[in-house]
Parts: sequence; C-alpha cells; structure tokens
Amino acid sequence: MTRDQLHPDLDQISMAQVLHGFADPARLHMVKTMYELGECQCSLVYADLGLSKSNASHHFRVLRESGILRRSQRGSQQYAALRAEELEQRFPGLLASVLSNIDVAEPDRSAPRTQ
Amino acid sequence: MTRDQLHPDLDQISMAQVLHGFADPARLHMVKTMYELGECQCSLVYADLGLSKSNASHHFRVLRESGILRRSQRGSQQYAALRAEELEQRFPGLLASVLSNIDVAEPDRSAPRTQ
DNA sequence: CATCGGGTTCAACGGTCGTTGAACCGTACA
DNA sequence: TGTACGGTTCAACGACCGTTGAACCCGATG
Repeated sequence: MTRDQLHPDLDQISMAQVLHGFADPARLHMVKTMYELGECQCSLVYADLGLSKSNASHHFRVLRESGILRRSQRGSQQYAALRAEELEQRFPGLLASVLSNIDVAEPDRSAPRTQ
Repeated sequence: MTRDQLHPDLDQISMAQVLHGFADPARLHMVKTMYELGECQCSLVYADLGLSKSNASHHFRVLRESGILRRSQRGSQQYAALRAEELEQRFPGLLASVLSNIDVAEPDRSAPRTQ
C-alpha cells in the first residue's frame, strides 16, 4: 500500500513558491528525470547529479514542499513522482513550459558577468 | 534617444536564473503591471506595492539581471519594459504561462504550514 | 543659485539557501 | 545477530536574499 508523507495542498501554494521550487539547476534536472521516468525510486532521480545523500534529501524536501512532487513508500523503497495533473490544474501550462525549456542550452559561463 | 543600461544577453541566462527572477511576489506583481502597461515609467511599476525606493530599485535590478525586463532612459525619465519577444525566443511559452498564472488566487495564509 | 523628483548606491540586519559530514532510522538480508 | 542499503535529520558553514534608511546623483524647475 501507498503511505504518503507530508504534502501541501496545491491550493496552499503560491505562484512565487512553486517558481522558487523550480529555480535551481539541480532541482530542474530532478524534475526532468522524474518526467522522463514517471514514478520512480528516489535514488534514480539524482543518480547522475553528484549530489550527496543529504543534499538530495534537501532538494526532495524543497520540491515536495513546493507542491512539485509527491513521495510515497511502498515496501522498503521510497518513490517520487511529479504532481503533474495537480500542477496543471492549479497553474495551467506552467509545468509544461518549464519541462520544455529545461534542455535549453546552458549559457557560456566563461563569459564575463554583467555588472 | 534611448540610452540602455547593463542588460545581459538572454543566451547567457539559464532557466534557473530566469525562474529565480520570477520567484518573488513583488516581482511577479511588477511583471504583471509591465505586461498591462507596456513600456512605462518605473514608478508606475511599483506604485501600488508599498515598496521603498531602494527596495524597488533592488527588484528592478534582479529583474534586469535575470533578463526579464529592459530599462531605458529617455530625457530625464527611466522606463521599464518586459523583454517579451526575447524571452519567448529563449524560453518559449514560459513568460506566457507565468503571466497567465499570476492572478491565480493566493493561498489562504491562515492555514497551518506543512511540517 | 537652491531645491525637488525619480533612482541608485551603500552598509547593515535578520532570514533563508545550498552544501557538507556525521549521526541516526528502518527495512532487508546474511 | 550483524551489517548493509536507502533516506532522514542535525549542526554548521559561507553565501545570498529581501528589506530598511541614509546618503548620493542628476536633470528639471523655481
């Protein structure tokens, strides 16, 4: 059976909050992975990111508290999945546009910063 | 004539950066105002937000450095405008979905926090 | 000249963020 | 029983964020 953790009602989440949840390169990568894999084991989500366990746990918490993903436990394993339908209902089109732009070419970091 | 300030090339802006630029209630409000008014005087953008001058200037800087708006000076007045077309080209659909969700009902802050 | 208006800059503050490492927890398996 | 695995929690750290108030800048206007 699925035993849920603490997840906010999406009606309690503001636009600024969910945008903050997305606004990190590691978390964007995790979102992309979950989109591609569907519900999957947590360790798969950050496998190729080089995050420490505690750091990954932190980002999972931010994503969960932003309403972006749902975690559940089945047997001895934890799973994670995007709350895609709920997000679509609360913020129509937002997840889709974030997903479709995650792979946009990263800027050239060797160039000098502005200002 | 239009004299520009320091604005990053949008190719230098990452998805995470622009999302961070949007991820603040005051800045979302400013974005909405600029969308409704088009290019307009800066003071109009934060008129009904209760921001101090220096705080507004700070948020203008964040929005500018995130590539979200362009500032210009004509005569003695400063103007601000969304970089809508450039954003659309770099992150297709993103600005539109943010704009269309800014007015989503704010969550009920009287409810207890999760965790 | 002075002064006003619209913005910027600066230092300072309290709070939060991302990251780390170590300790811990629960389940599974030897 | 022990021990390994997958995660969480905690304290700590340096960095950054949002906000404030005061000082400053500069073009326009008296």
